[in-house]
Amino acid sequence: MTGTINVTSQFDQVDPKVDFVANEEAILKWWEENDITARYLKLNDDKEKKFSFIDGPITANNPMAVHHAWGRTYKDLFLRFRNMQGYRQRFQNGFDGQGLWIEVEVEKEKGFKSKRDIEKYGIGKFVEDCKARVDHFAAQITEQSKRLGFFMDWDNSYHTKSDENNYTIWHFLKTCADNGWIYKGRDVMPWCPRCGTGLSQHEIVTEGYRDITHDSPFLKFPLIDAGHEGESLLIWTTTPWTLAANVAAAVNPENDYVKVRDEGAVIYFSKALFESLKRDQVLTDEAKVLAELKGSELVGLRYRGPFDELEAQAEARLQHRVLAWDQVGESEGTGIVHTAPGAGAEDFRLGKEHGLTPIAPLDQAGIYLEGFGEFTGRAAADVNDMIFDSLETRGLLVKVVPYTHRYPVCWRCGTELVFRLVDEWFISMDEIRPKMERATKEMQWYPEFGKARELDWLKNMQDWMISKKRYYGLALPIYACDCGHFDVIGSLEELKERAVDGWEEFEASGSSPHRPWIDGVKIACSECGKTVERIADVGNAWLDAGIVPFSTIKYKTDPDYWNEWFPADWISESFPGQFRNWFYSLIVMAAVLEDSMPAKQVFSYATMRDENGEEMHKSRDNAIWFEDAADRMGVDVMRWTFCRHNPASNLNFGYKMGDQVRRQFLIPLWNIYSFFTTYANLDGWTPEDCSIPLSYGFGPEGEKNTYESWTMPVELEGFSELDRWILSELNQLIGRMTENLETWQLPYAAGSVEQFIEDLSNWYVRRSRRRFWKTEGDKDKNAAYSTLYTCLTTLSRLLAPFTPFVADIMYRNLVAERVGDAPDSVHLTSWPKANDSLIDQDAMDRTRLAIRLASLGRSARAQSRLKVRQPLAEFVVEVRHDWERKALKDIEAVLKDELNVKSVRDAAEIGGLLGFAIKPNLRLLGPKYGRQMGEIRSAIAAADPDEIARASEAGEMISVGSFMLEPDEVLVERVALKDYAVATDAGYAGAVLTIVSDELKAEGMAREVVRVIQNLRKSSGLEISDRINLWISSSAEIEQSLIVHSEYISEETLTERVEFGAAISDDSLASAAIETLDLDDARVTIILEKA
RNA sequence: GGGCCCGUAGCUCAGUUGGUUAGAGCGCUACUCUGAUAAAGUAGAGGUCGGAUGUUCGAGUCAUCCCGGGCCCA
Repeated sequence: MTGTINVTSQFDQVDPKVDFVANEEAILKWWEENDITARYLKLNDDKEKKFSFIDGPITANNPMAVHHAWGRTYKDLFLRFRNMQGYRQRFQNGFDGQGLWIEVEVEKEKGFKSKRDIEKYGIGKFVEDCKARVDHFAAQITEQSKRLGFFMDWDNSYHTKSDENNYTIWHFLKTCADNGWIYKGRDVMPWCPRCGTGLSQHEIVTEGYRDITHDSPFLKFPLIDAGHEGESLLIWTTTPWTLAANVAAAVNPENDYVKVRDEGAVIYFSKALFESLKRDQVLTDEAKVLAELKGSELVGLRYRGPFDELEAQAEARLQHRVLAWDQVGESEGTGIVHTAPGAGAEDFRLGKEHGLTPIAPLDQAGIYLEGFGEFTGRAAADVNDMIFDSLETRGLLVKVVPYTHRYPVCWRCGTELVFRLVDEWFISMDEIRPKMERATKEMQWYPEFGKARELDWLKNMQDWMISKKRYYGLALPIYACDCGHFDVIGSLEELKERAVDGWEEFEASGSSPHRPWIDGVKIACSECGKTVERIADVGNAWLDAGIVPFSTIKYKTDPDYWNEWFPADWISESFPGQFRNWFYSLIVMAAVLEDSMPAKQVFSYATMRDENGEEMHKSRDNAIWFEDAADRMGVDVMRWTFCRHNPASNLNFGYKMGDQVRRQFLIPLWNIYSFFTTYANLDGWTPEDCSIPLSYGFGPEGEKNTYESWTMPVELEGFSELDRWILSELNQLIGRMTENLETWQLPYAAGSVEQFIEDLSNWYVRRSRRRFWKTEGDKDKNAAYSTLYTCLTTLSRLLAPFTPFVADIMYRNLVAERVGDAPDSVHLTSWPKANDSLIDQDAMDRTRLAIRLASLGRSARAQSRLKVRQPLAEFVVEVRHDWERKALKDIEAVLKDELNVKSVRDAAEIGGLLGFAIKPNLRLLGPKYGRQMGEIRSAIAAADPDEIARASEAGEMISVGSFMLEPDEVLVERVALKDYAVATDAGYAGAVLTIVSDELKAEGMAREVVRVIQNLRKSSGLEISDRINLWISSSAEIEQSLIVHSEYISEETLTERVEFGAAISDDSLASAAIETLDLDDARVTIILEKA
């Protein structure tokens, strides 16, 4: 505590016209000056219980956008809540800053086009630039996070690019290697020719596809077996560049195929596709089926490939034949699949089964290698026309059709991927998978379906490709020797021990495990002793993020500390993507290193869209930068918008929504606060006068504080039904919020505050206003102040985790600067605990009923067109339960006042509010009875409507006069009783008697006059406490009515002297305000002056 | 083809072990109230709770199937 708390008796005046953004900036500055964040972080250092949160690192590659603010609001909110509950925490933020996404941005900055540009520039300089970019944006995100009100240990953020993080991954990889789970795989992988690297399954499954139209040729593979001269297979492909690597063709042996003659050629293809090929004009209308056959009959036939003359085809051209493959479909193409085992993933697998030679046509930049004739040296993406021409010349091309399909692209740079046969490093998942499944089941997921999703992904995942042929990232500690053996190094120390060359240079460079410095260190192969270099690859970026539950909490250096904080109690990230990324890598690493779950509870949330439900994209210009939103809508508004939303569904976010939240939540809250301070200051009321003992700090665990153990005085000491009601609601709210936050049910927590503020504003304050206005300072008034003060100060604490700015502004004015021993900031207070003795279910039920009936009463009045100012004789209500009938007595006074009626009656006393009106159904009765209709009409009018209604509804014949009518020959309507205006809702009804007596009318007139005078006072700029004199001039009749109520008028308007009908001097007129009021046909003139 | 989620007012969505006659906000119009009012209140409508069958005294809620949309994966 600072010890310089400025305790003054008056609250600061609260301007009802508030600039929330300016307030936020001011309080940020105050937090800074008073070290509030640091004091908040240390708040529970002395406490036993702890809450372990491990931050999923934010990518430090760009400034924050509003969707980052969404996720960070959740983190801040729940950490604040736990802090207020007295849990010790670490508050460590994390930055993700290694990998291809950083490289791509730096390449863009520098204008690089390919890997060659990077190597020319220098890998060392390039990597330094990448690191610098990360540091730059980490600093910017830190500042922006502070603006969001995110209280973290900002000087202690971790970086995935740190040595600690990278070396801990080494340890993980070494552990995998010790278990025999690391292997080098040769496979056809999706490959980005621009980035020059392969992509893992994780990177490609969703974001990695785009609808693209390709020129797709239909062509012929001529058969060469005896008896098939002049016949061909009809082939279709969407990737023409792979034709040069063709080795085989595949058919489904189970499917039906046809042999067709078309324009002299004889071709084979799938029977099911005959019509669609005609439609696409691949076949002419002349095409004629010669024979039908099973796919199995084609298997084994040999053919001549389209580019057999190429050198690269030397081995393969002898292998060209038709294979059986059950994956071949018959919904598109020709039902015969071109197979290039060196240029397609499935092709590779099929080729392997059949012992085919894979032909790998492309280098790492997507350029044809030697041996491909005229294609050599050209990019795969550029050879289509050459291929089509070549096929055409040789009479093999049938038709080229544009074809649109989902085609994989590089998720970072958008380049169309190719498939390359490459060597990559993998972690074999088979033995890890069961551990991961066990951990996933043990973890608690919010929303719950997260668990099923993660398990689904685990079931389908393949081995994890961890290598990347790039520059800036984890240096994979794999040393592969020509002898076939490879060593994996598990730590810096081990590397030093094993190094046979280059260690000194590496150490001198700072021993950062990054390229190019690490590349100079060589070791001796543990198998053959030969000197071995590190493989050139860097690691997959999700290794970097997945290791943080180990690297950030001293796994290798302080096991006790690590044990204390692992596994995390809670982690939180958005779910699109993270099931196969961060959550996945966390689970892998915890499973491998400790056979444990990484975190006990996983909280996740959906995707942010723009206000129209469109995905946010920088390119589409509908993304919102965080700073713009903070300046324009304010952070509290933004945070409340996030908090009230159901995290499991997508959030359509924008400024309109912000305006709505401000109007419906923040301004009403501010208005209550402003109301309170205004009147408390007028009355000189201070927290010392508060008769409810409040407690803000942390007491001993398990002991009740003064507030919790307070009981409502038996003599009530001025506490009214309203006070007891709102205090009951308040304490119920505390309990609900605590429970909902502990179970991550944010929308319920936020929704219950909104309901409370609505109740407080539109019922408690509205109903209590007169208690604050009156001049005498009695127990009733003090109870009202004490109650409202308790509500506001408690609200400020309940809202502190949600809207930290406005909460602290309220708290500081109401508490910190007025109460000697209270914490300086709401963020240093404890989470409120409920006083259960104040929860009074009956009072809440009664008030709910009063609110509902008052609403019905206003509705009824609206229908009657009688203003609330006009007193009415009675309000009649129909309720549904016995207890409600009994409760009417208790809420009678409230309803009388609220609705301005003289009495409240139970509808049972007058036999119900609604009667039946019976009308003849003319459409049916007319034709049937003709001229007897007149008689029927009068018979119906004379009959008992209730009885007819009952009979009609029961489907019985209805007897009226001498007629027997069918049940549907009458129309039954429900109507209000005569002289009542009725409103109904959910089985409740309320009605006002619309007969206005002369006395009531006179009273209404008096109130009308009071209203005009009040408006006049306000528009004349009078203070609330100024006294006035009045002249009222009107017809004699109205004057008589008003004179009866002159005392009431004077009291309400602080009038010292009132004169009726007096002539008014010009002198008076000059200093007075004047207003006329039209009542019915008469006119009233009112003149006012300050007394 | 499999897994998961969703389908409630024109739009966005609540509806927390099945329980009266299903709600809110936005938008439109009108009215009311106002010495906290950049407010608030009331009304007007507007719904086959995607459809069908079943379980049950009772289904928006549970089960099964179907239709439509989304996500994830083959």
